[in-house]
Order: sequence, then C-alpha cells, then structure tokens
Amino acid sequence: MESQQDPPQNSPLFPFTPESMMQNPLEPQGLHDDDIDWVNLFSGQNNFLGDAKAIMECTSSSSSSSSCALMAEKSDKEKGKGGRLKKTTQPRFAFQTRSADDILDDGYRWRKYGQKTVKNSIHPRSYYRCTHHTCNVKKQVQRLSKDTTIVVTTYEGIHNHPCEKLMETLTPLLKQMQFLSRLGSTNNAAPSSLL
DNA sequence: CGCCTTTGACCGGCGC
DNA sequence: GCGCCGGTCAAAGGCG
Repeated sequence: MESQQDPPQNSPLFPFTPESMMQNPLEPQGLHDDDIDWVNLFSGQNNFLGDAKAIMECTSSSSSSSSCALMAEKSDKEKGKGGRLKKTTQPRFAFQTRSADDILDDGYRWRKYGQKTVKNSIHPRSYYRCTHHTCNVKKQVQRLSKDTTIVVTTYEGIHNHPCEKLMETLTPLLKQMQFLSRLGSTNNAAPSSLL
C-alpha cells in the first residue's frame, strides 16, 4: 500500500502530531516506553480538549522546524463557512513551523483538494484531506505573509487510524523489542543496545 | 492504471 | 438584496 520510501526534505517524522500533543500537550517528554499506548497515541482517542486553549512553544533540531507553536481550540466557534461544509465540532490545531517547505511530513497521507488565495496574504492557502477512507481529518497550509519562512498548518479533526509512516517505521523496531524482551525475560539480558 | 495536483466553478455565510 | 470571501467540488491533466 504505502510505498513512500523517499526521505522527505523536512523532518521524516514530524516530531509531534496533534494526537500526540493531545496525549501530553505540555509534557511531551513525560512518556515511558511502558506507558505508551500506541493505538491511542495515534488514533487520538483521548481528547484533552475541553474548552482548553493550549499554546505550545518548542524547539526542534530538525532542519526545517526550528520553532513552532501550537494552538488548539474548539472549532464549533467556527462560523461554518464554506459551501457544502457541515457544521463540525472537530477540534482544530494551528501549528506555526519555520520551514522552507510548505508541506510538513507528519506521517499521514494527504490529498490536496483545493487552493485559494486569501485576503491580506500574498501566499495561497492549500486545503488537504487525509486519504484514509474512514478518516475525515483536514488540514490547511498557509505561509505567513509577514514572515515567509513561517508556515501555518491547521489541522481539523482527529485521525481515527494509526499514522501509516510512523507505524511503518516503528513496526520492525517494536517487533525487535518484543523479541529481545522475550529473550531478556529468559536470559535476563536487557536490550539496552537498541536505538 | 491509480493516485495526485491544479484550477475554475460553485456554494453558503456574513457584512453592509 | 448584493457582493465579498472562504471552503469545497470535480474535471482535467500529470506522474510513477
């Protein structure tokens, strides 16, 4: 199915996803391997959003995103503009990333379904939908006219499926870890050489 | 051939 | 009521 093997120009796996942020919006480092629920992590079944508005600043060593900000808000404040769009209550997340590339590789597959020039911005806004059949997540990508090095990515909705690329990357590792932990339980050897 | 992007048309909400 | 604006649709074409 998924055949994208090429290393993307920006971070191969965007260091956080809206879902992962929702897991631990302000303490991304607070996870232990034993605590990770991979399914929930990537399917976003734990929704920390109430009326909360979270803003996160972070730094990243990746070449493309030197800084970013996350804002989360309830989208039912949205006016429900736009053609045939039903009124949604999907949570929305706005990322600001400093990148030469408009498209963040967040591990999901997106299909572009529109592009519009917006008022007060010299750069067009692009509209993407998650290509997963059952997933209704959308995102908008727009470059700031003030600072053209900053790309604003707005996610709308929660993925109801695992991140394909991330799972693709992690599956062999997880299998290896399972294998080694089984060995470790019999041989009392810790798989400390991993990663 | 399937999947993707492009792009103009269309739709509906909002402000005046 | 009308025009503006943002969001979506869908046909056409490109690419691997």
